[in-house]
Amino acid sequence: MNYRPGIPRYLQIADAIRRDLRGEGERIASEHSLCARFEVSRPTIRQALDVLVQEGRLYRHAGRGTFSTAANGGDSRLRVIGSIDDMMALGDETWLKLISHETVTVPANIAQALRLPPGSKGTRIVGVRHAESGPFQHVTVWLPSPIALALSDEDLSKTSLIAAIERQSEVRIKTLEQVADAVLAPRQVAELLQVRPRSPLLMFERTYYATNGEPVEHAVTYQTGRRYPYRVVLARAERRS
Amino acid sequence: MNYRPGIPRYLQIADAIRRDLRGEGERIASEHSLCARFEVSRPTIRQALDVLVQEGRLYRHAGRGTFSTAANGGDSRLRVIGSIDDMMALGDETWLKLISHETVTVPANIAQALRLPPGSKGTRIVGVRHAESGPFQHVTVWLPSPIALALSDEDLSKTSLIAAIERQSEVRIKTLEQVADAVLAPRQVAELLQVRPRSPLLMFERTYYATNGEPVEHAVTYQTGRRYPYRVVLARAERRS
DNA sequence: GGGTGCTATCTGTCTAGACAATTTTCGGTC
DNA sequence: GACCGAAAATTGTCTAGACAGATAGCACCC
Repeated sequence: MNYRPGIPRYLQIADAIRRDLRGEGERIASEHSLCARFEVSRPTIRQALDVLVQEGRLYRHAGRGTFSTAANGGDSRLRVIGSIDDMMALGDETWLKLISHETVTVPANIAQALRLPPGSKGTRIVGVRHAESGPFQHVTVWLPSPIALALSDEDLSKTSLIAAIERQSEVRIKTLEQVADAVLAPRQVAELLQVRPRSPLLMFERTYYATNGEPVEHAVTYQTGRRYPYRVVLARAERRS
Repeated sequence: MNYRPGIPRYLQIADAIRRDLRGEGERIASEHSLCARFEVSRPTIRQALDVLVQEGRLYRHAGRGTFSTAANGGDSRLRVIGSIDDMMALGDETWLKLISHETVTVPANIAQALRLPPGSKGTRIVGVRHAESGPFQHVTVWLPSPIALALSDEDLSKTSLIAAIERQSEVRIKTLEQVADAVLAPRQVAELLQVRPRSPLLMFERTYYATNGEPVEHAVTYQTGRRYPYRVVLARAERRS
């Protein structure tokens, strides 16, 4: 092992081990043998393993060994972790293919969610979100007109919509309310997502609220669970003893 | 400092420091002086501080010192309002009708999620959760044997399983990892949920983890989105400077 | 054959330092 | 007074072990 100067050894070791991770649940070499292989002391090896345990790629079991987790399977970048920012970070690895973008009269149930008077005009954006592996999400977004005015088509395809709204206006998103359901793919949606018609899809209805409590965006998405696993990690509010 | 035996010193030190944390941005004592105060070596102090940095309560600045953050409750990386507890609160208005409860060999994929050696025995509980409006969730729970031993059938039907585990043992649930998908109802599940076979159902695979990071429970649920809407509210974590 | 206890292996915790890198402080120089 | 450099303080990285606790495998005894 040739260590590059200027970079801590434990990070270089962590990188090397991360690269070698293969299947899930497999036992990796013991700390003692890693010491020999990388020619460092055990605390340094442990520091390197700590990095990977922290990333969720490894877990340890006293007396048994250290094992790899499932998080190594190629798609680990494509996972959603339960905070709004992580959902927004989707925009980094995916892009939206715009299908339509127009001003229309908002249907009653959407108007209610956005707290608009019945019969109001609003902006409806329809698109398909793609990842490397292909299209995985059909999304219909409804925006009140004031919000929509600040946005360009470029904003929509290149970044996440929420990020664009925050960049172009003073509005800051604070909470997100989401209702989930399972539905059979409508014909047109199935076509765009390249799945068979009437195959089961996850459907999410999300409403985003600003700091002041005003609804900012309402979105209905259809997505496949297989192609892009919808994964959430929730942490419990901590109670102090 | 009197150390209680059986509990690692670095955790006891972390607890002591956490208790003393006051305002935000304040500099805490240097590692060297903490060594003197707690009568341990510096690596041990650093291990204790690592815990608090990991929790988001402290941050370090080489050459300047270690400072407290604003996070007075919870892990600021993943903040989700009420999700786990909301899910647990299901137990208040619903009840589980037990279908089976037996000790079996754990299938490979479940063993992996629970980090059990392949071929281990575990407890499988199958049931249907009912609300006033009827059955809405088919659940298959897998528990490692040590956890399962502490539970009675009464615990299972009257309350939420998580609440029962926390009441009957020292284990405390900290995080929940959930993967969602949409599937067509298997025949037997459809019967129990009183829906047509092959109608679309939400499927969740959840793994619950204890405070120490060990998996405690793995559950696979099928549920209808209509009869009992699956609703989540996410709040954004404050960003640290 | 089946349990029982020993032993080897492995991770968990901890010691007592060393040197490096970064930042602040302070004194000296111009 | 302004600037610069040295020194001090602080965290970052790393060594070379020690002992404890947990687990699995194996030989042994009944």
